[in-house]
Amino acid sequence: MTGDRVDTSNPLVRKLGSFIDLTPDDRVALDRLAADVGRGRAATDLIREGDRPENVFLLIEGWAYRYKVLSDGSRHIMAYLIPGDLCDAHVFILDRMDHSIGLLSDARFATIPKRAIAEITEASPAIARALWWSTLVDEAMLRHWLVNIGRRDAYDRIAHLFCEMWARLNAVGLTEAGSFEMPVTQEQLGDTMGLTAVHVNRVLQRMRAEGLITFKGRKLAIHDMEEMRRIADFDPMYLHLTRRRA
Amino acid sequence: MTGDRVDTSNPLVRKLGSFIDLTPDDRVALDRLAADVGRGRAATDLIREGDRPENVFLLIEGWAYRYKVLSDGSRHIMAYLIPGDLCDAHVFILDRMDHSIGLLSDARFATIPKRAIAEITEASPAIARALWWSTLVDEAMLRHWLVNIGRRDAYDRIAHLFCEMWARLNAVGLTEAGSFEMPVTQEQLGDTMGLTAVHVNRVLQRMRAEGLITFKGRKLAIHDMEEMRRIADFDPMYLHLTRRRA
DNA sequence: GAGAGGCAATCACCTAGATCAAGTCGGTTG
DNA sequence: CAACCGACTTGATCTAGGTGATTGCCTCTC
Repeated sequence: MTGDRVDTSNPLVRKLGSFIDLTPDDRVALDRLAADVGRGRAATDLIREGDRPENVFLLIEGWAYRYKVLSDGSRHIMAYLIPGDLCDAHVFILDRMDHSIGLLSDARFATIPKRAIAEITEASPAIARALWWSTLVDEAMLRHWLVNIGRRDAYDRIAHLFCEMWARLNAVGLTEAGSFEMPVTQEQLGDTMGLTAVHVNRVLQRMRAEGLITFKGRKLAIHDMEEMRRIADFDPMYLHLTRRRA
Repeated sequence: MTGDRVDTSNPLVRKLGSFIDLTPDDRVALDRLAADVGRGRAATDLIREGDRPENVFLLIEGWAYRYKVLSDGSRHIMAYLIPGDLCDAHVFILDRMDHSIGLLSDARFATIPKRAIAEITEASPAIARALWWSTLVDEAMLRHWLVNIGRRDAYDRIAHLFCEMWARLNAVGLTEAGSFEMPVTQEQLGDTMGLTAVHVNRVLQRMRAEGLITFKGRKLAIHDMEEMRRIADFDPMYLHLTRRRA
């Protein structure tokens, strides 16, 4: 209900197209790949730890998150997935999922059979490469999250997440003037950053008091992006959001 | 000087062969790929942040580590690389390195030009897929590191690293009865786990006192692997060290 | 419109791990 | 052999962030 997309219809085409030049054939193939669209409701799981999934999910609308529940019951969130993201390429190497993917909002997603990926990959080296590169970007993101949790204090850590989410959402047209929907509770934020909800709350209060942000009703507004970037020591290069060679 | 390798000569063949069946042609191509072998000395950098590398390095002997220095001068280690590991596949997507790779010991490595990878990938979908999968394994490892730092206390965290390193080294034949060379200082261990060297020392003391380990002169012995695994909540599945289908 | 449940906001108190400051030990170097 | 250096130890003290508990929304739902 957000109006027709002006760009290339299929978010997978947009994403892979940011790595390589896609031939018309490639585009057609990718369109076919992402044809089977399903829906899911907020607070449900798309895939659960232990599953042996036969499909890869491509998020088209809404937010999802990748998380793991440890044996002591604590939970850690390892990634946020937004429109255009492939949910679980590792289906190929893992027999069983070693983590779960849940929905943070109502969502629409394409269901892509494992086999279809294997086939398209066989047929088009360009697409194979683009998929590989997309995994490399995910890896770079994880490296940055690791450093973020390992070395920054709570305040800077949260600032970094905010910068990253802004940059990623901005790249897919889901921001407006420094603000965006962020359907994440303070508890989930804590589970993402290795903090408690209580402490996340303290940090957010401080950011508010300093006029840095407004965060209300799932909507985050960053009032001083420059300052936020400085705090987080944020350089979006690793996200590879722009085409290297036009 | 460790005697002749009985197995498939080339560690890249062994590694990729753990994902897919390689044809004789593939093997030949991979052998050619890894032909140009260089040496580096401990405590030097193989690649430095900001470089625009034209090559991918394949570690053949020795340990390396992937690290990033933050703007405040603190350092974080994001991965340890051991024989058979590809050092920086992300060369393809990043213009400039966003982190460095240093050597922890004297090392031997093959230098593989970026172009050669592009070509082999074009020619063999199987190799392309294996390279992709190998990246997926690296990603899984990073996810586990993230959870490790995010949710476990210092003791369990270090236990987890020890379990992982044992499993990885064991897979390439570099362990003997629960012990292995681990050329890492306590300070580096701290920079890996988001801890200070002082606290790492205290944890190691405790592990020693409990008879769990011996760690002296760069050599780590784990005396009770069962217990260590339990503490770390360690399941090696994510490392994908064994062939799924023979 | 009365519960009920989820989320945010605070408060009082506590602890894992940081920080700072001395050492010690072992190997290397002139 | 002296003196030096890097890595390891240990102790005393401090603090960022955790714990636990309470209150007060707001928004569903029946």
